[in-house]
Amino acid sequence: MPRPRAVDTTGADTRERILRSALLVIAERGYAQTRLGDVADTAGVSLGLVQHYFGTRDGLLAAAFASGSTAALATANAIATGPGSPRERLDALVAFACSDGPDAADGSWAFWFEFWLAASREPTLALANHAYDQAWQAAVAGVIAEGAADGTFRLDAPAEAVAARIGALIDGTMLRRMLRASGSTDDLTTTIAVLVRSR
Amino acid sequence: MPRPRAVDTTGADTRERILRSALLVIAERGYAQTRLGDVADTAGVSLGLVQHYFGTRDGLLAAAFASGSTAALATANAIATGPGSPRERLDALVAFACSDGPDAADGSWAFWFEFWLAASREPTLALANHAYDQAWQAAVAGVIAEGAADGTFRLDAPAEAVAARIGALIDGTMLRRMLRASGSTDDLTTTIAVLVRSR
Amino acid sequence: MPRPRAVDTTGADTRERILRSALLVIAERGYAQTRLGDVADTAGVSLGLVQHYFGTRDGLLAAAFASGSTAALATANAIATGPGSPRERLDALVAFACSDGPDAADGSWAFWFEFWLAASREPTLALANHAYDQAWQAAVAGVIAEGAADGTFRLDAPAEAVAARIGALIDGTMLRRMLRASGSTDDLTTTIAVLVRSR
Amino acid sequence: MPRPRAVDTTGADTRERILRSALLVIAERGYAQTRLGDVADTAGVSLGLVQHYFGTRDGLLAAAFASGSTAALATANAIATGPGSPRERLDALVAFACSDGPDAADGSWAFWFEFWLAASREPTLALANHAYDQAWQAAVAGVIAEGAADGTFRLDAPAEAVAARIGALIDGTMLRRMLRASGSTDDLTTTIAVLVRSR
DNA sequence: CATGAATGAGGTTTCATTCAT
DNA sequence: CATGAATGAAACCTCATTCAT
Repeated sequence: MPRPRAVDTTGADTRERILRSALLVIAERGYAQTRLGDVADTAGVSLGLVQHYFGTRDGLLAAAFASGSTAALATANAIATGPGSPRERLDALVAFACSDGPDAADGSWAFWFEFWLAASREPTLALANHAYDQAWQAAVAGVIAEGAADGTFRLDAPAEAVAARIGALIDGTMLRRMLRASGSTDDLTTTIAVLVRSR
Repeated sequence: MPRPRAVDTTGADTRERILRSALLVIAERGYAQTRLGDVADTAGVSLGLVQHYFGTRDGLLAAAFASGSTAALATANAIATGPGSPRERLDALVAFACSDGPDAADGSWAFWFEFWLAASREPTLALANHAYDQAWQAAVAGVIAEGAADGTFRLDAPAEAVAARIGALIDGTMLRRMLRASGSTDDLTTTIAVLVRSR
Repeated sequence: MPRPRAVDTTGADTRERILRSALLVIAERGYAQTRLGDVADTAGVSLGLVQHYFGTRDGLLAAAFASGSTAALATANAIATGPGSPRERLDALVAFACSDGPDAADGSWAFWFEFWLAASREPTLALANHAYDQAWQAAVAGVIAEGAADGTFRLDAPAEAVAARIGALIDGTMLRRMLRASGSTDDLTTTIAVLVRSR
Repeated sequence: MPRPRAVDTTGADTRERILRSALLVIAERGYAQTRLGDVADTAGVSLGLVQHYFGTRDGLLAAAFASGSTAALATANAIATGPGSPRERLDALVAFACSDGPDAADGSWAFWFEFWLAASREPTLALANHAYDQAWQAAVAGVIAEGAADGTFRLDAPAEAVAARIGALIDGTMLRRMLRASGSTDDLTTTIAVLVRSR
């Protein structure tokens, strides 16, 4: 028995709401523990409707990853190719990375870790994740290369390698921060400064 | 009338086998996806026996973490307080950390990541994990402090902070390595050298 | 503003297409396994339209049976009351019965068996099926009676009983043929010759 | 919460009960409509136990067929190779075939028809059914051949072909009998007598 | 005439857990 | 110590059906 609706009749809006709910639930309960019912409840729709849009559980989760990563990459690329000095842009990228996501509530990093672990087992997710990772690394490497060219940064390795170091450092730092439910990211900035030997 | 058996099948032995099987299954299928039946099958015992020893699923998983972390810490402490120069011992610790575990088969890092994510939700696991983490950090920080004292390392931050940086870098590097199913750890050594020699 | 369409897409045409699709899907997947979605997909229309025409699933299936049986009976009666000697007409009826249906693709017998089994449980279908069966039997019995009257056939039982024997023989033969996905119907003709000439 | 049990602790007995229940439910509701819950209820066990023994729905249904066919074949072979003249044994075989199964309640033929239709779609069932069918035909053909050898029967075709004719006639007759919920099998005996031209 | 959004009931399956032997 | 029978809860998924546009 369908409830009265306000305006939306296209369904696109509802689809988005379900997707956002999925991101929240994954971050909160974990990828493997994410039940369709939880997502449906969070989105305020019936369980059947989730199936109507995404077919299967895997379909929903994959769509959730695509949705989250697309949004994150858009912001990252905007920062990387935006105005400001290389140092300012690198700082902004790191700050964004540590900000727990673009618009998401707290727990965005939990979402990413969940997905990475899931991707380590499901080839389909791994593929999608690989593309996302490549794009992110390229954005950072580009800024670093610019900084190296204008003398801001002094690198002891190719820009891609330094970007990979920074990426690993960020991931590891956020992982530990999530586990301790505390731990500042202040030292992260200092450490990255060391890695690019900026002055 | 129990007949004499060729191999020792006392309880302790069986218990250990179950525990080892649990580590394997967690690494392979993930913490949340680990079923008692899988562990029983891998260990070659009946499902009922697993519960006879560990009572509940959570009990088994907690015991598995305790077992794995105790073994890892023993090795880490042996290295940290063993012979060799601080640099040699730090290198050995890093090598051990990247070696995918003491006696475990490949996939040991998958096991740790699984546990960390689980610990981010279950307070009991978080507590156990915190103790493990502290001990590991202390071992690394001790070696670094020694190296700083004898002039081997030149730190720009307290030894504990540098140890945390190194820990984060290792975790992040291994996470990415696991996801790409490749990626060398060669650069990791170089990066750590930068971290302990910078000023 | 509806645009003019090339092919006739009036309701009657669409309805027929859905009905034909239903016959195909029933033959392929079985009566109980026939989903409205399959029929809609096969017919190339939306699921909602199928229900627009037939209301409920049972309605569609009943209409499918009516459609199939009407077509088959028309042909059977045309043969039975057509030109030719009784023997020729009997042969033609048998050949038609074994031809897997009037216009249907292969698998027409599968369709009938499905319906018979469904009819053995649903009284409504049973009623419709009974009428169909009576008509078919009457057509055959008529030809046999003619043949008995002119001396072509020598019966050891009433024409209706012999028609029933032949009907059972055909059904059983086709059932076995369907199961083996092979098996000729040559012997069927021989056997029927025995049945109408014995005394 | 397990209920108190009388004696049986092996489970073999329970397994049999589930199997018998499956035969009943298939005959009553149809193969495709057979729900595990119905079988469990009929057998008086929990739904989970059905899974415990047969794993999956298909597993249960296949086991049901195996159970039913094994029992039927045992009886058929006993009759075919037992005492009595060929004519008596052929009559007994036909009577047994029409008796709606060895020990089963009414509706045994419904069970077979259901299985045959299912077998026409699932290759695994088709294989099992083929073996069953072969064995049954061989038993009948053997008796017919004996009767032909001693002059009881006068065949116009090989014993195997005549056995196939009789089999088809029986199947078709029982199918029609099931559909009409009436219809005697008296005429069947007469017709078979015609087919073997016994005197 | 035709579509698609949305729901809910029902069924299979998985899996931890309990208990008797 | 060890096994296996038995249960029940929970989750995913299918699918018919209703309704608004």
